[in-house]
Amino acid sequence: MANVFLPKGMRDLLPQQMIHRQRVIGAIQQVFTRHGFEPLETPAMERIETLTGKYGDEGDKLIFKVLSRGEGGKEGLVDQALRYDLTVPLARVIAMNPQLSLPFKRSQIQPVWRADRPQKGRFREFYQCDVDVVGAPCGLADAECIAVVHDALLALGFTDFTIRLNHRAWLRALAVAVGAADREVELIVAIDKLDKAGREGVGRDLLARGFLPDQVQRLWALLDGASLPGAEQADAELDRVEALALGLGVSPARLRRDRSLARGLDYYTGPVFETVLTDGAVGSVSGGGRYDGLIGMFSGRDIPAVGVSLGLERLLVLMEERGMLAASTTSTQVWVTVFDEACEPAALQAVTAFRQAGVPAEISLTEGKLGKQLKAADKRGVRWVVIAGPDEVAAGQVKLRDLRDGQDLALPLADAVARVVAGG
RNA sequence: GUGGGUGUAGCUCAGUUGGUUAGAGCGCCAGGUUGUGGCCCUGGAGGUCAAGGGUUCAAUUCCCUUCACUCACCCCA
Repeated sequence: MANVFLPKGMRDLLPQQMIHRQRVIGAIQQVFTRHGFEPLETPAMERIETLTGKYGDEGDKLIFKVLSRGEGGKEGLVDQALRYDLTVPLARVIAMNPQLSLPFKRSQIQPVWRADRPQKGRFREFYQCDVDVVGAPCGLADAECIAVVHDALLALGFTDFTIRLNHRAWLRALAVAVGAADREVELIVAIDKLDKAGREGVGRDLLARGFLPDQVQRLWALLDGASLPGAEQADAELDRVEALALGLGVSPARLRRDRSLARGLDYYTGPVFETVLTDGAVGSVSGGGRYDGLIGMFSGRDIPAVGVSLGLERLLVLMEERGMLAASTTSTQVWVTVFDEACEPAALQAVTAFRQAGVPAEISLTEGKLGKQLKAADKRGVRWVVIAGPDEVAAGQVKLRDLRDGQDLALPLADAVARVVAGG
């Protein structure tokens, strides 16, 4: 074994994996484009002060910091960091580019980094696929984000998933009503675990944290639907977002109001959403929400915004586990063998003809027995093989073999190309 | 940051109650078949048994430490 290692939680993506990734990314990008989102890229690094203070205490700890100009190791000087998500960089871009006309819809598919401890479906370097709408108030923009996630998951072949929907203001009102306005985040984090721990576990946890039994009882009552003062607007907004999302084609069965959904990031202010697969367990595959205050932190002028992020790595882990990825791991459709040196010109002519016709084609790069060349094509998963030996050259033809069924056809090169273009 | 688990061939794993040449399947390479892939047969390459230290006549095996990987918690995509 080579005596070299990768940084923890980071991976090489070999061709076999890259082909799957590119297909999945392509499918997601296509849905983003279909919904009218325009592409954006931002640098891997941001200045540290751009990132800190946006994600909450837990999040800030996970920011991957970079030494000042790559130097200053002894002093531990840090003035830059790898981006933690794609939302904060977008907010920075908006603040720096007032010429962009609003509402601005952007998509962004790039890696982000977190100094987290890796586990299943969690890495230190991973791709997020984001869409955000900047400059539109709560309502249709939020519904669009939900619809995009819904449609993207369908495009990838997922059908059993639930988009959970809640409102940050509702949670804030809840904290006030329970008499814990100053401990909103703590309360939110606790009730977020209702799914796993149930009321018994969460109740015990809250009591251990110093909440009073009265407060816990009040909490259950409110979660059960007791009227919550100060939450009227939040509920009205959710009603509207939900109705609009359904209007955009989101399946009612896949959209669920869920008062225990919290979302830890500090910058959310309005509706928040998260997607979980109903039959899987790698955490959420998407998360997002409205963050009307974030851009103002950079520009001093509040601009409303809402966005959502799809977790590419988790989707890929699940798709692989479930055999949802296409079997083929090569894009090459035609493999041209080289019979011998005398026949090489015919092989060159053949591979060029396929390429010019837009068909991905390879030519054997190493000499060897014909059998070896066929075997190489087979291992690569290429469907078509072209053989141009002395007999074929003399007849002005090539032999085209379909490795799927082993059928040979001798025909002029142009006809072989036409046949492959037509899909056999 | 907290707590478990696992490190033997490229991969998945046997095995060694401490003993001389560490095994299998798959994969890889070559040949059987110098104009033909998959199936079959034959042969071959490939291991400091994660690293370092300790106990012992002897350690891949027992003990300690470190490292790596992994699962869960926290949090999150």
